[in-house]
Amino acid sequence: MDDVIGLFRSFISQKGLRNTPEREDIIKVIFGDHNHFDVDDLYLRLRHKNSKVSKASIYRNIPLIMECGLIKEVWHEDGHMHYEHTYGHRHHCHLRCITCGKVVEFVERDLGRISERLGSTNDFEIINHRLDITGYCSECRNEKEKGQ
Amino acid sequence: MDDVIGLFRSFISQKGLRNTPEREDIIKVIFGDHNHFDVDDLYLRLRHKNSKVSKASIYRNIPLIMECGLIKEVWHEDGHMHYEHTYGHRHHCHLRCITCGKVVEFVERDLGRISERLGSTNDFEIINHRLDITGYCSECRNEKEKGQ
DNA sequence: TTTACTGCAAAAGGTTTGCATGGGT
DNA sequence: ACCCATGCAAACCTTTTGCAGTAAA
Repeated sequence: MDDVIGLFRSFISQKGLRNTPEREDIIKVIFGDHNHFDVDDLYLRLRHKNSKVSKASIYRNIPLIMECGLIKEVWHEDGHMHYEHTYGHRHHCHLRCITCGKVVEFVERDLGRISERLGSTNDFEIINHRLDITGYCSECRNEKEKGQ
Repeated sequence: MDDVIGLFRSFISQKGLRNTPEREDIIKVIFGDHNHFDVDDLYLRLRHKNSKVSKASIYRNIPLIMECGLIKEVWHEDGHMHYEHTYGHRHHCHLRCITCGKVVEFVERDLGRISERLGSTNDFEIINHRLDITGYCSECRNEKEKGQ
């Protein structure tokens, strides 16, 4: 945890910006566990910890935390963006259940190669790739069959 | 074009719903070219053709057209969803420029296998996979370097 | 002392919904 | 005749922004 805070503090200083308790609170909440999150999650967890950072501040800081390479956007669902840690996690992709939202993460070695190849073929500098596979998990499939 | 209209008409009838001129106009505009689109595109193109279908109707019909298997969501960008044809296009993925939005489509044979394998490993019934690769195209890279 | 950061409230932009009217079947 | 579909406008939700006060450097 201290390492993430340190990284972000350096990043902020280096950009000539200011380290504030609100920024530290946000980082602490984000890296308090290893799960995917969204803005509302963060807001509620902050209030739980009696930190009353506003949503505006969360929204204003997320781009900085992304730029710092600590988190990234993963998917847009239910009308809002979802994020996950980049720091401390090797690059991975997601298999998601359409019904219950269950997420299975997986590392797919070949994908890096595929995107590099596509990058050079099309003269793109590749920044990111995102493979998002959706379907029905076994439990939801059972539910569906029962329902019919 | 007639085939898509026919498919959608049957789909609508089969569901006990009603075929209306508005629905036909929407299908015609969507399949008037082969490009990606968003709701605003459709709305403007409809008004250009002097069809005054409301946005509400577009929003209400898109889920049906998706359910019919003619289109699907591809990515969320600039605050709104973007769609593309499913009908008449083999499954493909996208390489997109972060700066100018240029899109290169590609068919990646191995991906189907990868997602099937992941599906059986995790006992998921796979419905879709979406590989979205982002980066900077050569033109935007040149612009960036000039700017520095 | 300077000026970035914060909270608040309002605004903005996409999408959904309630309602009365119109039109498929 | 039934009731689904439409247009309109309002509502809703997420995200952004203007502003005045606060605090990091």
